Amino acid sequence: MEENRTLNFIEEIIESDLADGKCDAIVTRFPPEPNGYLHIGHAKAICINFGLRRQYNGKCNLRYDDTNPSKEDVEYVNSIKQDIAWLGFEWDNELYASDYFERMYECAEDLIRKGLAYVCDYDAEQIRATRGTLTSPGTESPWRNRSVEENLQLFRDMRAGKYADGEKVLRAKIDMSSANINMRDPVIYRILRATHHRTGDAWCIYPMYDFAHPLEDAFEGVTHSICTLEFEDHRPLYDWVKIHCGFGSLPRQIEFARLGMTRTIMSKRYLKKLVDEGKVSGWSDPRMPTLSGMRERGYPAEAIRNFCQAIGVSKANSEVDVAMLEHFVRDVLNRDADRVMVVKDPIKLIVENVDAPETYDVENNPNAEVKTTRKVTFGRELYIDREDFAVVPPPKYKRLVPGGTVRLKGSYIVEYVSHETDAQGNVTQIVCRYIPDSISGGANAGMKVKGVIQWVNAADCVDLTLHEYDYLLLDGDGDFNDRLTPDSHRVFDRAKGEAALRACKPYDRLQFMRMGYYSAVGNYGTDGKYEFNLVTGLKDSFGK
RNA sequence: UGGGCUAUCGCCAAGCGGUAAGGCACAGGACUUUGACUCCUGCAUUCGCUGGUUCGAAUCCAGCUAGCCCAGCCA
Repeated sequence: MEENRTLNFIEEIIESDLADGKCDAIVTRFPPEPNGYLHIGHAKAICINFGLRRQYNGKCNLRYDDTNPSKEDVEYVNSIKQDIAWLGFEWDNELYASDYFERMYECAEDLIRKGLAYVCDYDAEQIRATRGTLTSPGTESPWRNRSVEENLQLFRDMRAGKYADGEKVLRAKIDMSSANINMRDPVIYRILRATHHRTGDAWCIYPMYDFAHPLEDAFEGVTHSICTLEFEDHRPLYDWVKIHCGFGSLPRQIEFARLGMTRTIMSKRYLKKLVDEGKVSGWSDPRMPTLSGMRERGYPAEAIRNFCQAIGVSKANSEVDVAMLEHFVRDVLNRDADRVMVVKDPIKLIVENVDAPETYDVENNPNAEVKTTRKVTFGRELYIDREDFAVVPPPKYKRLVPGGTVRLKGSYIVEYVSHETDAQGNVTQIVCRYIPDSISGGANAGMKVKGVIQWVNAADCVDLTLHEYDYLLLDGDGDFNDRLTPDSHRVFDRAKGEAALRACKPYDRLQFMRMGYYSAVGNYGTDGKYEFNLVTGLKDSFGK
């Protein structure tokens, strides 16, 4: 697993901190706000943080950054937990920012006592108006120099609910003329009457991210707080809070470029809109780029982990080709998925010299570490796919033709005898003879044949329905393509499959040979309902 | 026009002064009881641009250029 590779820039920082004795062991954290489901972009952050934990024998906490009750919900915390576990990672502690509300409040009072924070009576408009612009400094609030005693009283009154939402805020007293807008006396507490999914109505003031996050990290002993690039400008504020609240050089914030992927919607806001407007069945719709959606589609967690490993970590904004993700999905499916023969558009093939059906074992997956087999019956009446027989073969055709021979995959070689057509000229039935002893290991097994085709035994095949879900994709103009609507799921023709499918359980993945990888959906019993979702676009890789 | 960050093959990405790893994609070929897989082979005389330092620069310096982020009582 861990081959020789150079360290990425985060690992370099960590190793240097370890070497300098800044910490004995590392502690990281994955801090999602529970306001939506995790998507493939989050997988990158998860793999980095939990990967580091494993690599350096450290710790990694799962911490919900639940400081804004108006957007959060327990549904999301549950899905987040489930998705991380599914991805194959375990956290050392499951924590909530809301667990620290009291401690954070104390830190805020402490800042007030140090003359580093003040209650400001400006409303949101006034704060914006006096913040200045990107190129001009802001102006100081008239409330900036209230006494410590007055600030303390006011802040306690804010907590006690004496003021209406938005009437007052607590601001850090830093520098209204800083070139970094985040340092222009940022708001660190606001009054917000909303029921919190964990603390209920215990609080009516909530800390802002910039104040809460460094404290959460510090309280937990996080050493390396890894986040995305857009927080680079916040690092001075992160450090300001950390230092003035009495913490040392760690936690240290490190930023990396978030994952962008071609033709894939990564905006939580947009995904939520699709869910809310009913464009998809939910956050776990198989077309969604969420982790639960991918799970539903049959993407193996291992493939997502391998993908995250392969894309690396850097600070350069980039957009990874979605083909790379699909490669890693195929990579594990090729290793793990059992092979099954499927006939999409059946034509009857009569093997005229068969006297009695013959049943034998065939191998499920040539790539499996542990070989398994299934029973297949070769009878007098079979089905083959219409595509696998051509009266007038195109160039380089490798299947059955009049006068030709072909190998029936895993079974005998057959030679063409005759075929019938209907009034329109469509082939309705083919007659052939099998070559005795041409099955694997037999005396005639070495015969040169045109090619190998799939088949199923007419007497014991089953029907199945195949859904081809398109991954939620954007077209070249950035608009959704029309394959987005729920009823655009393509249902293949009723197909003939093998009895082996009967053993299939939900989420089992199979490779329907020459079609692609499919994932079982629903529950299977004796009701004869067999449904599969296409896992990737691999179908196309099977050539003409 | 302020501040922060980034620029190496179509897409990711190594490289940290000694003469451009790897993966994806793509193109040939071999193999094949899946036209899959696998396996070979090819794919940046060049590192955003221009100068400079050096015996030697993608790597150091200077100046440009381009892109991304920041003016929520969101995270």
